[in-house]
Amino acid sequence: MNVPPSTVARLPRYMRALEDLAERGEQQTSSGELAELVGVQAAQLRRDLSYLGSHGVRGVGYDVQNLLSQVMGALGLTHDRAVVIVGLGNLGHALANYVQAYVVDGGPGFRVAALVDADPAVIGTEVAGLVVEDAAHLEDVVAREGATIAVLATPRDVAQEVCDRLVAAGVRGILSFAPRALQVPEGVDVRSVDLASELQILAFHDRRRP
Amino acid sequence: MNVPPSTVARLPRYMRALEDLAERGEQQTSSGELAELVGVQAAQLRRDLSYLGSHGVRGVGYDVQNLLSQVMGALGLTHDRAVVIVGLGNLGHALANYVQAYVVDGGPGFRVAALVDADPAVIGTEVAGLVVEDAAHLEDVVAREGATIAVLATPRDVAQEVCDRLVAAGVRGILSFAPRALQVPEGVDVRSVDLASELQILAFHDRRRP
DNA sequence: TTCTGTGAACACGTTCACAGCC
DNA sequence: GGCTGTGAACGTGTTCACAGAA
Repeated sequence: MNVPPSTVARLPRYMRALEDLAERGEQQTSSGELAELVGVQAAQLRRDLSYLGSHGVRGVGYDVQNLLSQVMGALGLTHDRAVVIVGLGNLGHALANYVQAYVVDGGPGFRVAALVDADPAVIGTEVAGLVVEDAAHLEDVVAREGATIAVLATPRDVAQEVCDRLVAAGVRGILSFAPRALQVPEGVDVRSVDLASELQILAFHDRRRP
Repeated sequence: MNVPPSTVARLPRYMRALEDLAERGEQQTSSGELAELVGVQAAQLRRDLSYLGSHGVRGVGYDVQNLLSQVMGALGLTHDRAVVIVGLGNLGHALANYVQAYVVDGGPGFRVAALVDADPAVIGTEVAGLVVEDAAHLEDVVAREGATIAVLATPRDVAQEVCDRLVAAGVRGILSFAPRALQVPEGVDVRSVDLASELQILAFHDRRRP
């Protein structure tokens, strides 16, 4: 069951749409309806789902709950993963609260296991219900919690170093907000969110304007 | 000069690497060096740059300052665009500060023109050096500032409505943090950052783990 | 019939490999 | 010789269009 990356990237959107349908009490749906909700072509949605196996009924459609289970299973949301958030400046602080409120409490799959920062003024303070720990003990924290996923919200100049330490400690997936290309070994997955880049891409499309 | 979307998405990274080189006093670079810094293949970088026109010298490489100008020009960073930030909850507040500190002050192209929220407790407060305005006047604010780009950090359930109003008021590019597919007319560009999705994608790659 | 699942066609993006120019 | 710019090959992703199951 090999799922192409571009399909994987769409699975969370399908999941969200299915959750919405389930909440509305819908029991059955179709590739057309679901595709419309998500904003993709129906054929693409069917192709994507086919990588997870065949779970629809021809002439009828898909069972919402069953398909939701399939998608969540494919994403590996069957048990909670420990997430460590490193860097609790302005952005990291907000991210910690956001992840706690909208990701952890919004469904299964994740648990904010620990918060880590290097600033003595921040260490020991409470954020999102957790006490911020010292970055000097980063490896211990990752090992203690068995964390495999990290959110990186440190300043740009220490991002690579922190990244290296996270990987060495056993982290396999990093969501980085530092505007910098991170080098990681084979098998480690980095997803990068760069606000300046996003705005610049928007500027490109708007560039004909005065 | 038609630039493919995937190339556009990489231009900000090239720009950042070129800025780093310029800061280090490097005057000349090569596709190999630049590609290594950015984390892409040298051939891809040369192909990408070729869409902007030929600005390198065969056998020598690229002039850092000149190439930087070309890339910035292509991205439309020749003048400042007004950005409106809508929604100043936890995340929006941090984004406003971040954009002000790391995007606006980090280079040309953008100006945080206004902050808008619907919560009476937030309206009138000062964030990132600006006073938060009433969302009831959203259209007036966009028109007054001539804003073409917006950052959307509202709750999920009002995101589409706010999006519609932004577009009607003249916004052409939206950076959304709301976990929802936004419907926009032709010619309007939406880029979506969804933290839950990003973590779920990381979970997928880590799904073989216990 | 209706709607899925999928082979086949197509479009897009990336990489190779080398001609062309310094 | 060295490095760019780019045709051509390749690989990936998307869409078409229809056979097949309920």
